Amino acid sequence: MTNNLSQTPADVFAAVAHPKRRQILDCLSEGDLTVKHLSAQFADVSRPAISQHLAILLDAGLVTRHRTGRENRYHLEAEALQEIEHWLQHYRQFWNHKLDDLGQYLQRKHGDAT
Amino acid sequence: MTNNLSQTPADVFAAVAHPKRRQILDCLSEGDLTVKHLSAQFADVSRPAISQHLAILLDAGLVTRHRTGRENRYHLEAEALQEIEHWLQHYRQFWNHKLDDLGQYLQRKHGDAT
DNA sequence: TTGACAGGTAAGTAAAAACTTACGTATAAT
DNA sequence: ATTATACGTAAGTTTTTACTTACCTGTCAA
Repeated sequence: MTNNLSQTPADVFAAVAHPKRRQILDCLSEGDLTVKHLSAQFADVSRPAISQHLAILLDAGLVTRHRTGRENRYHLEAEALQEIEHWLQHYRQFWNHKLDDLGQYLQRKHGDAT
Repeated sequence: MTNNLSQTPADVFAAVAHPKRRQILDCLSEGDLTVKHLSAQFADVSRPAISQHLAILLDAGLVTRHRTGRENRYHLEAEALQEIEHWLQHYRQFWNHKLDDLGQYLQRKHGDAT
């Protein structure tokens, strides 16, 4: 069940929920890395665990992998994060409103003019 | 353990990972709601389950609750989502770059001028 | 070829999540 | 007062997640 051939990508939100997977993405944002290199970053977890996290990120479309010889380089596919971006879009208005309110409040407080 | 008095808020990413909790947030984005009203939206899950989801959202700072009489109205605190917003910030450059590249490509392709 | 790497994956385990039902407590309505 | 409503929470169960070790295959290097 680690292999997702279905057209519907696994949940990006769930993929990103785990702190270690976010760390992996952070690492990959500085360049492609092999599993070896990645798991070297995480002393507290075994290599297979990293492989499994990568499989989840793969299913979510957040990374791709490219075999070169006996190595497997993982590459960040940041566009997949746009699903989250779009979801957030709906909520942005709320904190923007609050900022507006604050702005107005401050303007009213210290003498305004104009 | 459903009550988080610690200063560090529970993980917003984890809170938002569950589809049902995202649905709850969606509902609340249209106005404050009681547990009753909320759980009416989700026929497939019991009211206590909703209560528990709300507790998680509460711990993550994504909602607040206000008791009025015997009702408990839950209110969206969208600002908490800015943690995700900020995290995304680092990744936005990647898809922006790609868009730039595409732009340049298209410009080079169809005669350019200017 | 033989051996050392790189890394996926299976099988099993432990811990965490997501539910359920049952119950308790505070308010409101009769 | 008594009953009904709104809701949190405890306890127990099932499902899912995260991890481990063990193993297998493909590649490079001697």
